[in-house]
Amino acid sequence: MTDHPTSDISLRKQPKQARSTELVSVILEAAVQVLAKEGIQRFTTARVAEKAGVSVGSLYQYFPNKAAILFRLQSDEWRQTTALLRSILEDDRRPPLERLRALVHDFIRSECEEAEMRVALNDAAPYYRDAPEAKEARASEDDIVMVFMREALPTASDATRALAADLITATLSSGGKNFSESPRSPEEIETYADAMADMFCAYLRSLEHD
Amino acid sequence: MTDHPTSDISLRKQPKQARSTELVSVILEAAVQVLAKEGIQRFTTARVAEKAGVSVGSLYQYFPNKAAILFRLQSDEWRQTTALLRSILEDDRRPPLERLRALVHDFIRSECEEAEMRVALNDAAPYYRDAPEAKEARASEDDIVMVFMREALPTASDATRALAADLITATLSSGGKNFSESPRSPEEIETYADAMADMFCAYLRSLEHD
Amino acid sequence: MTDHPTSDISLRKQPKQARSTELVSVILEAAVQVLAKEGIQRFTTARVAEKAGVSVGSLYQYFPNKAAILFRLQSDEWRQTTALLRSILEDDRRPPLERLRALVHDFIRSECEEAEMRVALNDAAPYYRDAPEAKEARASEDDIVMVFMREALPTASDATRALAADLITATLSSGGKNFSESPRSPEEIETYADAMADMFCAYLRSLEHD
Amino acid sequence: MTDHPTSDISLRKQPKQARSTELVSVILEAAVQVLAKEGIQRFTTARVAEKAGVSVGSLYQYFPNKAAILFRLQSDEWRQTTALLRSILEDDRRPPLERLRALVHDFIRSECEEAEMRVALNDAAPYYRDAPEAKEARASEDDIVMVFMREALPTASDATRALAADLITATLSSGGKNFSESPRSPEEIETYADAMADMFCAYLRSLEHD
DNA sequence: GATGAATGAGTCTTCATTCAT
DNA sequence: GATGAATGAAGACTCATTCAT
Repeated sequence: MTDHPTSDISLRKQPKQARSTELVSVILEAAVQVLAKEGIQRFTTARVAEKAGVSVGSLYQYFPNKAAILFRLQSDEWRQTTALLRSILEDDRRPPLERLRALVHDFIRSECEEAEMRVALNDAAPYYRDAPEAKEARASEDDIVMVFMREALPTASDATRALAADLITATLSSGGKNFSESPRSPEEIETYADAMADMFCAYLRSLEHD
Repeated sequence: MTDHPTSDISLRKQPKQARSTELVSVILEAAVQVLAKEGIQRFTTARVAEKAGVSVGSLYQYFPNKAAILFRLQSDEWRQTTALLRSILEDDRRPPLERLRALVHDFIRSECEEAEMRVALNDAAPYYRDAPEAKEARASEDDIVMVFMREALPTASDATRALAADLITATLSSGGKNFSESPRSPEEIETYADAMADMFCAYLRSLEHD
Repeated sequence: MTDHPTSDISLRKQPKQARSTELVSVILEAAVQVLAKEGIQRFTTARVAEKAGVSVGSLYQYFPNKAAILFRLQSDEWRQTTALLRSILEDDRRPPLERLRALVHDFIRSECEEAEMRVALNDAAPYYRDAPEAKEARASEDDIVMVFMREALPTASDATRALAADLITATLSSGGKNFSESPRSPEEIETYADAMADMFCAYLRSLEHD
Repeated sequence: MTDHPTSDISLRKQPKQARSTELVSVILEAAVQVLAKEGIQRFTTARVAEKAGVSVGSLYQYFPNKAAILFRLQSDEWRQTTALLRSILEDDRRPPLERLRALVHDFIRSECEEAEMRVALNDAAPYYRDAPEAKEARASEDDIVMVFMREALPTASDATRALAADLITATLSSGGKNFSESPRSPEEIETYADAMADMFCAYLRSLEHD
């Protein structure tokens, strides 16, 4: 694929005043609803503006283009995930593998909660994928996981740890996305999360034995 | 997501004559190229027809709409994957876990080979996702994997096997997709595939011990 | 002024078939009318299409964008002017200065005939000015005038001739444009054309005497 | 062109207070910069206000609309030209044709100095052309030139003088505009100005002989 | 008087699909 | 069966102008 020049995606106006911040929220909430209800194919700036009870003009006062709205939605999700990661993985009162299991459960559960929106947001990837902002966004996650890996795999090499971190992160995120694509009952969720956690634990234990 | 009225997606006419089959192939090959080179955003029927050296009219003679082309591309991929699955997992000359490892390698490798197209095809999901045909397509995969699981987990319950099958299938496919989104060197691919296979094997072994 | 990237402006489809050629004419005629009647500010692709009795889509089948239509209008004008130049200046049955006088008359007259359109077309310059096609278009005029100058100023140096050619060409074209901006009676036109011709003749004669 | 309802263009309030006058200047200077740097297509009230460090609201306090700003820019230019005309043509210490030559040089030179802005201002003509104020603005120029013509053509009829005045004024202004559209070196400027002056002088001399 | 957020009509352009030839 | 011209709804985005604070 050659290149799909994604125009800049950053916020247009720093919401200093309360009013601005509020408006940005209103727009983003409307965007979430439109995305969840209509899907990416019918996600238009006009619809978002209407749902938000704002004029298109106002929308463009705060977001330079459609891609920026979608990217903002996605990066808010990322931020949430990072917070979840941190709050669970850094809690050193519990043994590492227990933390990992807790994380898997929480993560899968939260993926399923807003499943429609996550799927739609994933569909929106072509809009923001090539933006440089998107690349940076995932960096901080890696650090948290690597710190955790040092605890979980104290005897393994850094290379092994990095690989395990990669694999688990990727599996968790893509597996969670994939699982949440179909509607799931709470029991299914717990069962699946347990299975995934089992898999991660078995893997990490096997790495320790080497 | 309430309703995305996905018009029917099935082939418009069974290509009985040789000419027809050939034309369908030409169109599909063109579609693959357009998708890989231009991405879903620039994937238009006009472009596909031009690349195929066919008129738009002809294109619509064989496919009822754009979604049908994309769906066909995807289901061809699925068919290939199923074939890969079968050829490797059913080969009872090798022990199960060795087969699984081989599968992971082959699968990840092939994902990376046509990475651009796979990514683009994934981007196209919104177009075909809601079609009923899409749901059916994956059924046969499950059977193959379940047969394999009976070999790999002879002592486990059927429920355990089904869950493991699900998890591994999902991880393989979504993890592979995710991994192939960035360009990868052959070494990276082997390393990653090994790690994933390690994870699967550790998991399956842990299930046997129960 | 930094740069106003004028997207390519060339025709989209070579009008091979009679139908195409006809449609292009219809669109161009409509464009002329819209331009003359509404001015550049209200010259929109939608209005042109409507006036032409065609859909916007059809319009875009033949012209890649709005600028291309305007450029085509302008270059047709240039072509006409070049033809006028050639037919008059190359006619060696008459003495040079008489030819020049005839040219001035014809040129000013024709400028005044479609004055509204010329003015509007001039207003459209920002749309096509930066296109490379626009630069080339004027080259052939220069050759014709230089050939004429060799006849009119047989004893002058090439540099002198080039300068005179430049000056006269520019004065004729910009002066004509300027003059035709106000509505003019036929008498006014003849008087003015005579004056301008007088000026050119006096100038050329003065150059000969050096 | 039937009707382009050009809203009135006059200043909204006579800037009695010093503050007002100053603000108007600031806005006009910003307007010049925006026009020169961005061209008419990107000349927006928002950009002008921002460059001026003023709110859009304030801008509209002093100018009733965008056209008024552009008109003001143009009429300031005209005022400058009139001043130049007066200062040179009325200087009776030099013979008429020498004055004319000096004028041509100064005029062409000044056209070229702010070429970008002049071109852009010319592009802006559609915005202010139809305003009645625009018609009046050029009257005073004519008087000055007619006075000069009486000196330069003492024996010619008034009609001849008027015609010559018209022709020379028009040629100077439109020829200058045309010439300054391309970037020019100082030498080119002097050469061209000399040629134009030569042409004018030859013309005026020829009228004297009649 | 000053501000600048809000408006929404208006513009260009694309593209899936049809249908006369 | 093949063609590809024609359609026109739909979408992203801009910008002159207003008006509440």
